[in-house]
Amino acid sequence: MSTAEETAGGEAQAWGEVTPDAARRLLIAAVEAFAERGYHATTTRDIAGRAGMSPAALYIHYKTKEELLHRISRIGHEKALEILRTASGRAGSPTERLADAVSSFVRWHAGGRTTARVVQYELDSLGPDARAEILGLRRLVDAEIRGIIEEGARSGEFDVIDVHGTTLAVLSLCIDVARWFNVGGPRTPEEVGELYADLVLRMVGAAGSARAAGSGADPQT
Amino acid sequence: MSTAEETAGGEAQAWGEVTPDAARRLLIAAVEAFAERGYHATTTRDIAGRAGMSPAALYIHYKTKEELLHRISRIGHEKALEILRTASGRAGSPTERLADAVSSFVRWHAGGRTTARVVQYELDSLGPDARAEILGLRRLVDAEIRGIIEEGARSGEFDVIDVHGTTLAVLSLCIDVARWFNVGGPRTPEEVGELYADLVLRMVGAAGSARAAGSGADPQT
DNA sequence: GGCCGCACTAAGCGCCCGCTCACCTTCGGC
DNA sequence: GCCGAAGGTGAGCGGGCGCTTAGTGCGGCC
Repeated sequence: MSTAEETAGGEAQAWGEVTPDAARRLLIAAVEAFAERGYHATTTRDIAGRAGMSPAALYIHYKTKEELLHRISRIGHEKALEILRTASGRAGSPTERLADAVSSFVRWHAGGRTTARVVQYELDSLGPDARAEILGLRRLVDAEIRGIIEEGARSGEFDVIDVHGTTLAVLSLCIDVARWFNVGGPRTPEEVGELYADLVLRMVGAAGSARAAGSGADPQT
Repeated sequence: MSTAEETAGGEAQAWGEVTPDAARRLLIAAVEAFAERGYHATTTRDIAGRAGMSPAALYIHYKTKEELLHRISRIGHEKALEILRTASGRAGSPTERLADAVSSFVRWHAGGRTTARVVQYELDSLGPDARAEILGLRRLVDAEIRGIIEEGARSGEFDVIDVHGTTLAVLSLCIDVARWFNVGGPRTPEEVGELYADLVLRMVGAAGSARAAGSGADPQT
């Protein structure tokens, strides 16, 4: 599927912060390989090969194969967190902000499925320390969604029986997109984002949740 | 986490159909190992060791390590399908049947998380032929849920804009339980099943979906 | 009671893994 | 024009992998 830059970075996924150019190419190659085959089934020779380098080149920029996964995981989680914080920090009602958060989070999982897959499903392949660090970031992600739901519940705009459980379900829905979404499939990331935002609003019992389909993305500002 | 029988078969998960006793022990050991570490990170020595046998014993009952995963996957998917068919084949309104299907499906994913994890997340480790076979079973699972939703939509009992998309989301929600559910956590499989059934009824716009919490399972007939 | 066959083991084969090391090329500074 | 650092390569190490094979203990059948 074409070059590394297009596949893994296609959706304007950053990776720009990874500074030596060769290190970035290796990292993007690793994201692709991990997403396709999984961390343990990917060899360092495969990663280096995809980046157009010899196996030994990898170890100039990264200490171990695990460090690659760790870096990918941290950058990915930070990006996810940033997306949610942008949505939840905007002005607007909990309903608007939850719809915005879910649709942009889903768009990220669908559009950058390659990255999202690694970020969401290869966590267990990290060692204890790295894993603990990433779990900390995940708690922040969780808190972001829970915050919006709590606010809506407090104001009476939402009707939720179990805030924690509902938060878990909303995140489940979003994250699982990375498992099934197919780039060649019938739906665009935008369509899935809109559909899922609507479904989530129904889950939290928001008032006018059965919105008309077909309009563009949700209005901003 | 005690013995193999308890961990992987704890929730009355069958495996009874796996006939030579040694073959069953190996299979259960494989389920545990695959669930903990993933297929590729699991060694045949680990599987045999958990079953209390020498590495070579595995190859008396299974041709390859992949055959183990294939068998687990097929039996697991058949069990999942059976659960959904039982629920959807019952008498009752689409609302009742959908709630029943989701709650029992979720209970299976939460309670038999070890098995469900392998079944739902190790699919890509299968070779093309075995993978295709299992994907056929997954389409049947999908059809079962979609059938109920379609019926409810046709009768006007549900209010869904996108039947396929909603089906996908319902399955997402259920399947993702296998990713996050923790046996030692604060929720029982039954509680999660009930919560998720309620959330799904909201997603499909079923009439009296905001049911009071605390009661037993949904009423039947 | 002798023998067959089956379930299982001890040992190990060939391969490929993550990773290393000695060496090479390129290039800016003076 | 020479020099050292940075970034890269080819060859290969120790080890663990999936899987095989020769041999062993043992229960069932005549």
